[in-house]
Amino acid sequence: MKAALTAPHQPDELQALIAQQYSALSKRLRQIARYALDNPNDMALQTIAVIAEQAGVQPSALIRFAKAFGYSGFSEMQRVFQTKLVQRSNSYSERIRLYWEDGAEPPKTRSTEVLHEFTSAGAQALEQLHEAISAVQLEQAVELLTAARSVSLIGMRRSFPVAVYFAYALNRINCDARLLDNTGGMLSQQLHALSEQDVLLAISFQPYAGETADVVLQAVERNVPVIVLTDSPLSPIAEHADVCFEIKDAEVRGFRSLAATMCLAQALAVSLALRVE
Amino acid sequence: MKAALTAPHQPDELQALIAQQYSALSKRLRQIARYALDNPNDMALQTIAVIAEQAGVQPSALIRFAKAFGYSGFSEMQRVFQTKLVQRSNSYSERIRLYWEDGAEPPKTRSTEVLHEFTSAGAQALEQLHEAISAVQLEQAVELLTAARSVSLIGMRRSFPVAVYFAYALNRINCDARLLDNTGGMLSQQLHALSEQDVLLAISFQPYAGETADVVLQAVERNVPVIVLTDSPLSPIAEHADVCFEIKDAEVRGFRSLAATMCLAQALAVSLALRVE
DNA sequence: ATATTTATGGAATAAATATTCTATATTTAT
DNA sequence: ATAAATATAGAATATTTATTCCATAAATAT
Repeated sequence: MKAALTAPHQPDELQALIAQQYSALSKRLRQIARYALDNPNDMALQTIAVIAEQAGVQPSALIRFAKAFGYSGFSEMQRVFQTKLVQRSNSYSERIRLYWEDGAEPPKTRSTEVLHEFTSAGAQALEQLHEAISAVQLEQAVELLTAARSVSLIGMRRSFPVAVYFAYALNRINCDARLLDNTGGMLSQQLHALSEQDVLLAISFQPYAGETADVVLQAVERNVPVIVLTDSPLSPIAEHADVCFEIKDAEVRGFRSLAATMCLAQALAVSLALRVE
Repeated sequence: MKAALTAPHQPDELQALIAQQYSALSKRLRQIARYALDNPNDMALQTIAVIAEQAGVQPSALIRFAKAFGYSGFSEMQRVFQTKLVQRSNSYSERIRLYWEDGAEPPKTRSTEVLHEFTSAGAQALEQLHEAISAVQLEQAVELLTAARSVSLIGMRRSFPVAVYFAYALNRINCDARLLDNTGGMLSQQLHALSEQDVLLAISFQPYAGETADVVLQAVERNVPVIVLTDSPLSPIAEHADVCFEIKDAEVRGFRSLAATMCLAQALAVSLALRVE
């Protein structure tokens, strides 16, 4: 058989190509094609020897198979199967790595390309947010917020715009939201007024601001319920949270996006509004 | 450090154990713990050498890490990370299957539904942003910003968080950004200092805030270049802009998302940084 | 301050894994 | 039916990848 000129880098394309070429393949290669379509996970994760055994063929047949579809060898094809596993998932690094390897021009300077990087990374972060956040967490958070007399918000630096937006959104739905912005150094006074009947909503990402952690600690001491938006279970404020949302926002060129975080803020506010009404 | 007696076979257990043991680990091992929790996909798919490189440690450290958690070596631990990927992809396809069969996914609460609406609307808005913004506009805006001595930012209510974020991002790239937040009613004084060598960046969406329009008018009178982020060419500030970005952000349940606007802000800031450097 | 324990980096080694190669089998064309 | 072309199995080899080991560095206890 002659080698196909194509060598898809997208799992879906490869899958389609295998199905399409199926009848043109030799007996052994058809056997492999069937196995590959039925067990894409094994194709992604197992060694050539294991796959060969399970599919009932020789290892070399798998290499012939890969070459028939235009790859340099089995390993190259396997990477495509791996992306399938990753695509629904949360690591940008793998995707970015493949993106560059796919022959896309390296560092881009033109603004449209920067914009494109941000929009696609943002879209992906949103997609992953939707999968990562559990209904239980959301319900708990909304529950706490519903019961709260007032909601205090804290977020420093990059997290500050999120806190600002949160305050705006909560106020819009007639919720008593207080932004702890430390204007005039009144932070400790504002804190002092917090009680068990209130809620503290803290937002903090790497590099975690010390002030935010301090505020959370003080709130915990005073038995104030705490909702946390952060990026890792290792975050200094995660352990003290009553409800902790772990958000993996996209990072592009050293700038971490806020798309997912803002989106969650919005969803929380609207959920609260629906609950209260 | 002594080896933990445990050696979880379930990804979730492993993740929890890593987070729990974190503070008891040595410096290098903590570094790896962090990387592992942040990039579980890489842990599942990459070779020891690649992971070591990305995490900034020696390959042998990864093996010590695996052994510290009771595994015989790195490979054994990696299999647990791989399980996670497989489980994930199974549950995803399972959900899809159920979706088509039942017409709806089972575990849907009001909040998850709302979240879903926001994530998908946001993703769509990002996609459309990428198509709607022209290279010319971006270049012009970056041009103006590059030339500017300082950048003043104004945005009210819903636009305020964007202005706040913009100010943060611009400051991070060593650009002199001034947020016109009208603290202490000093807005007119701040305005007075604006000259032709500066830039005003105004953000305004329906219902357009009067203050923003006023500020833009005063800036125009004084020949200050103006960049505008708004939602319609009919916006009261659009006509006075030197560069006007028209952003159609998603609206869900009466709440307009900020995903696209924030994304553009970020892209502008990074483009500026690249240009300046 | 000094000794003792523990952790680390990096080269050396072992193990595994992929790939190539060739004699043999199978298919296809005449 | 025979020759030519193509595909296959399986061993041999090359390559990649994981692991071990030890000298050195850092931390901890004395």
